[in-house]
Amino acid sequence: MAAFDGGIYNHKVEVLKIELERLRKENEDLRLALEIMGSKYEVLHSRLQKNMATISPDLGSSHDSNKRPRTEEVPVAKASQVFVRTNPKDKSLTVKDGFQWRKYGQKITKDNPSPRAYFRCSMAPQCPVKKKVQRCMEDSSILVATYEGAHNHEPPHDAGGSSYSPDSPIKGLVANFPCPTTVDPFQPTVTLDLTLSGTGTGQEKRRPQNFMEDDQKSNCSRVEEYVASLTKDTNFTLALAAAVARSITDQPKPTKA
DNA sequence: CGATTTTGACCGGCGC
DNA sequence: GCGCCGGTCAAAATCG
Repeated sequence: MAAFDGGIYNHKVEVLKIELERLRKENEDLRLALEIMGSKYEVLHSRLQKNMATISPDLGSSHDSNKRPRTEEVPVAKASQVFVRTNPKDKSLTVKDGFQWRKYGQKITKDNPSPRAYFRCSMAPQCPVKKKVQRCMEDSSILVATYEGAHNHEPPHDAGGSSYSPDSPIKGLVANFPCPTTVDPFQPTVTLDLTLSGTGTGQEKRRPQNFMEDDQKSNCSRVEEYVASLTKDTNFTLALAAAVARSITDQPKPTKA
């Protein structure tokens, strides 16, 4: 009987291993695609800035002095967009980024059925930073936070425990998006005994090799959990890709010179 | 009771 | 000029 059960579990494990491998590969491909998209964005962005400089000389050259001095940056560079995965059941539009925020408004926008929340830094008016938080259309577990401005103070020590700081030098939205996804508590980190395959994502714990039948069962369910988490991860990556793509296409058009 | 959140009203920019 | 829409204000409600 034990041998029979063992046979079933071995078969199940084999099937799951195949599925696991497929999902891992799919996930890898998607991550690669995201990276490529990110680098392409950087290239396009720098090209756009070069073009702007040649089309409107007063933006790019230094010659005339009767125009107002070019002290400010292109406005686009002031805002950064970050994507944070949260628990979909959690309806609050809060992004833990180490700073304290005061909500001052909420709106339903035309392009997205979920409400957009408006926050100011709690140190305002000394600190001018604002942020907007809205759920991603493709995946309601993703929060899209748009930061404007930079904090002129240190984050409070007891404000969420995250090390992520959105006001570090802002390069562009794509360059910023991976940071918060690595600090979110709902990141699917699976504790898994991988005596089965010997592979994993770095969060697994080692256990003795001579596990018995019960261990086989629990291993099986752990693998199932892991496969489920990978599927979720793939879905997340897809939703993220869509959100990033839309952010790129929705960038505010530069004002005419 | 002060701080924070909620929510409807208001305002300004923009396109037609 | 008008209407739409995103962003902000501010009074009321809620929380700790």
